[in-house]
Amino acid sequence: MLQKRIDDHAPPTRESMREAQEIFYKHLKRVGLKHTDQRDTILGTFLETRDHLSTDELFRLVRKKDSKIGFTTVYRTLKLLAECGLASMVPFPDGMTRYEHQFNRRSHHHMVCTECGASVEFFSPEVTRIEEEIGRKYHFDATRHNFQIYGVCEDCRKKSNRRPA
Amino acid sequence: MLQKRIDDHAPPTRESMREAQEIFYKHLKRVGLKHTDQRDTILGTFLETRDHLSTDELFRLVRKKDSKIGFTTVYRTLKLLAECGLASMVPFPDGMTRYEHQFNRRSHHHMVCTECGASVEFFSPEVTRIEEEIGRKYHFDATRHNFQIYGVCEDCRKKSNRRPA
DNA sequence: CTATAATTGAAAATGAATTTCAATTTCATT
DNA sequence: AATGAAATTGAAATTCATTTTCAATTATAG
Repeated sequence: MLQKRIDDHAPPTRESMREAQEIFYKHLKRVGLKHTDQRDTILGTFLETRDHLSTDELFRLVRKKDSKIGFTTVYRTLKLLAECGLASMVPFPDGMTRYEHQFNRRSHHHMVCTECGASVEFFSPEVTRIEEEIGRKYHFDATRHNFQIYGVCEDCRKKSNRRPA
Repeated sequence: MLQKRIDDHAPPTRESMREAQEIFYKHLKRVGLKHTDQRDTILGTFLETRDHLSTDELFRLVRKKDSKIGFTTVYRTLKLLAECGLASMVPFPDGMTRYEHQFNRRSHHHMVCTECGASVEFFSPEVTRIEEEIGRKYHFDATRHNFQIYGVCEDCRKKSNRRPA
């Protein structure tokens, strides 16, 4: 469904990878969980991605590195990553929950074409400011936000000209 | 899950109800569908709601008015309402798709507590302006947006003080 | 090394969303 | 008002992502 993506997502440096690992394993310690190879592999694979991944999509990538890792483990690890803020859920209009990594990533947002599913990533510092403001106003400890704009992209508008009004 | 809601949603006037019906039935005509009592009842029930409703929640309300209307019909009608812009999907963190009506409703947004699910509705004209701007920039015909801020509400912050850091 | 507790992953369960299909209803045309 | 083609309805079945279960395995503190 996703056809094109415009963003400015840089691949992770070895440095930032280590940092992310540290965050993850501190989180595991904190909640009394253990360090495993599977979790390492899954975190590494996840950080290398650029796209918004469903659990299944990440599972397929992970399997390339270690075919013995099961879907369930990927699923559970993704939840752990979300818990410690390294990943966040993005609700997609196709009804599938996808995750993206949030580490070393400035706040960003998506414009999604409701016809073809193409998504464009954009950045608006104002939105982050609004998050803070609204949080203050309602006494919420605001941690994150979703902002998606839906519309019809240029290509799809052109295509739908065949269909008369 | 939803415990409290703060908004300023006025009940629909007879006038606006009629207008919404007109929009709906024009849409049906356009795509070659028919006018039925069930669809009338479902639209009416939907417009009277204040909350974000899952299909099942709306189904329960509809059933009070006409116990013979089935879940499937509510489900399908809700899709039709979304098609013609009278309803829109709001993805909730509990993974359930909910709908809210968009008719005569100024653009609004939600702040959701990730602990208790409480939601506060807020307005930010800036967000609408951003939608327009971004649409122009990427040549999208922007039709709507979702904006949710997630965080922890005051009550839940107090409660979680029992749990030491 | 041992004991304890967490992890793993295949399989089963769950549950919302969607489709199927036979009976019923709508509505444009007589 | 009657006709018939096409859409609608709703119960049941299906689909499919997500989540849970559980027995075997593995990590780690002592």
